[in-house]
Amino acid sequence: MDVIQPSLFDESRPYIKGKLKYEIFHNTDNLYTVSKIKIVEATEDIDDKEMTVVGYYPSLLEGELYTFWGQVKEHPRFGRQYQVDYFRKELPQGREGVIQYLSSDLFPGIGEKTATRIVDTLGEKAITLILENPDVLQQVPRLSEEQRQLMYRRLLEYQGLEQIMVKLGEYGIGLSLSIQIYQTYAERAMQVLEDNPYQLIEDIEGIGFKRADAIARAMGIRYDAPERIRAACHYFLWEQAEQNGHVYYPLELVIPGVQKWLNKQGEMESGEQEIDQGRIEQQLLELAEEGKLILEDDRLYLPSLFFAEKGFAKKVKQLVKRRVELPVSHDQFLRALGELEDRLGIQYAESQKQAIEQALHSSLMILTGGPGTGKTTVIKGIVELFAAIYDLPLDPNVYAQREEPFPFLLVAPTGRAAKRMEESTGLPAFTIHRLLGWKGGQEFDYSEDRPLEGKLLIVDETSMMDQWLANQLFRALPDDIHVILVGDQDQLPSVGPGQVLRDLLDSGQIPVVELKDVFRQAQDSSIISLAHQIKNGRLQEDITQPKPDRRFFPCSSDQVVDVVSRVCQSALNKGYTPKDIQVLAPMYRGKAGIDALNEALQQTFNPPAEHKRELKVKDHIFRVGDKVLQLVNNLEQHVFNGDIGEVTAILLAQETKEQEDQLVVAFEHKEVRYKKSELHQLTLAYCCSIHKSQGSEYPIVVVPVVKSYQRMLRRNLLYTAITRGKEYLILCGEKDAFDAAIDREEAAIRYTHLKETLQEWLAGNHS
DNA sequence: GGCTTAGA
Repeated sequence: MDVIQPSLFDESRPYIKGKLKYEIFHNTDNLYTVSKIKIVEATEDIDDKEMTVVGYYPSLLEGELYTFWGQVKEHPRFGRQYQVDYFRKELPQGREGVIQYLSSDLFPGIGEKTATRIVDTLGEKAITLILENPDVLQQVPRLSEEQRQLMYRRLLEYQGLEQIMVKLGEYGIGLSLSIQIYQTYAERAMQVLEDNPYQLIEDIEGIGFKRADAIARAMGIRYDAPERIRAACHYFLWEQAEQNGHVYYPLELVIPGVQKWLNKQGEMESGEQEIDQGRIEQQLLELAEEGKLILEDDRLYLPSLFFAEKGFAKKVKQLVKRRVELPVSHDQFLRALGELEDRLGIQYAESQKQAIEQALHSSLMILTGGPGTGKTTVIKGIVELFAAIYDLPLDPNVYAQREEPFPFLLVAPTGRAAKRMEESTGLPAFTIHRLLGWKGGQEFDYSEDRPLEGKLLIVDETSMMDQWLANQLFRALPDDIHVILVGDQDQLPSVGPGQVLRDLLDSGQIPVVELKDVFRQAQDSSIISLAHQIKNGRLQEDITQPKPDRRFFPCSSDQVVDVVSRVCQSALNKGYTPKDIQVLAPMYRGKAGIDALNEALQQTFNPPAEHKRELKVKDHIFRVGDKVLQLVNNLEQHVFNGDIGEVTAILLAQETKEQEDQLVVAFEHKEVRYKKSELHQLTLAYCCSIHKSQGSEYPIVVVPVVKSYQRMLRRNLLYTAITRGKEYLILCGEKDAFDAAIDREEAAIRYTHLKETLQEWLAGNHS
């Protein structure tokens, strides 16, 4: 068996070997599994007798021996456990072990006598020998053909990985992919593959139609096999949704698109014919009939997106149809608003007052407006007045004491935007996922079966909410809730399919308040005028010309890191603090990517010094004084995705009671310690993604725009980035790239039917 | 290729 690459299971890596006692938890969707293991052998730092083993692996066989590679983790609730990277099943050891194994229930029809005979004939290495060449079983006396076959088949199944790897190798599947396949299907891997190799597309990330097709063809699947055509249809739609944001795709465009995929030149074997459009259409219609795709008129949907669009529209209709009786008169409202203004020491503009009043009157309303028009201020006003009018305290502690749910639900699609909302309202705000209690896969705690409790829901940065998530949120809403959607359709669209905010606005069926007056920047700000030009897709000036509040530094991709660093240095020299300056880029990877920029900017903002401690993690360094961003929610420590803090101390292993290097970060209201093993939760925050920045604003923003960002460059990306700047905007990069970004409009071609559905269901006035 | 993300 020297076919197996030994590098896969590097014996020098920490491992534990043990027998499965029982399974504690197993999620069939994503294979998140928790099991109890009786340890037989382990690397030196582990002397436990038993261990809880956690990770993504299939259900294992009780009583069988496995080796797990990974590391020990401390779970705040469940204590010490082993986090698995990968695992393999061990062959039974010793004469007795092998006999016991072969005579177990796993091999029906093989009893102890037969098992003993096998081991007597083939020796202790019987299993390996059989797996290498099943013909050796013929040497064993009185073993029927049937028993021999069963033996070999079962062994293949149970001793999975090695064998599967060899087989997969024959189909041109490499090592890392083989592991993924094995981790997903375990012993069933070969079975799944033989039944339908295209199943890999759905189950394994990183396998698309092309890879699965190559495997399928290597396995001898015919060029015109129905499953090949069906897989192409399904995956074509999926890709349109995933990559281009389409909720449906027109049937007449699906057919030629799929045909192109199927008829790749040079891949046809002799005697095989091109697949014509008729055959594709036939398979599409069959898929639609079986409910695997949905065809409405000439619109072809993936079922999940069809139901998301319709379900969302239905709930919107319900909300819009509901009448709201405000318990106070217009005069009483104005009085309450006046009191609020006094209390906050602010003065609402007329348009803002109207927005607040309209919001209180609506069961569903959209609040929209460009950057700096005061949407945030209005959100605060809506919450405060809603509380005043319905006599609801705004202090979460009051509800906690009464064991009642907090009636104000504030959410946003990104952690950073939720954080901003929390800061501006002084109330708890969450990501949509967190509010809904995400459970992994496509499951949430809350749905129509268990609705959220609340009186007022405000969604900020709604433009980034995709169709599927919008439906998940809306289906979980109680009937009597007020919903305010806040957003700017010219900013970033959702990563996922759909253009929910735009469709809602365009439908004309939902009350909208648009804020137009700009308060943030001075009216004559050249940032705002540039933003308008970008929004309209026409640049009317030479952007390379300096303005009092704006500069453009030409440079290439290779120079971006250098130029950005120098720009930041000169801002620092002028007296701005690191907090005032934010660099924004669209993507992480590459020479001009966020990661590279952060690394360089660390030198500028927080250079090494003798007294400053550093902690090296993998290939980057954290240093005392660094500005850092929390990337995931950490409920135990009460820090959340989007929180920004500063490294205040680094403790060496010998100084801590856990004997592990630690990093201390000061967030706004608390200090958090990170063990070295937890540092993946943090990243440097000198430069952050434009997506994350939506909703935030900074005195100075520095935005590199170069051709290497091409994939991401879009009009609304640029618009979002530059409108983050309050006082000063620095662009650097290639003018061509800048122009190209403006020319590339995103949402023009997202196929969605939400607008029309709403118009049909609501305008027709049939209730 | 940008976003979200807990589980016994």
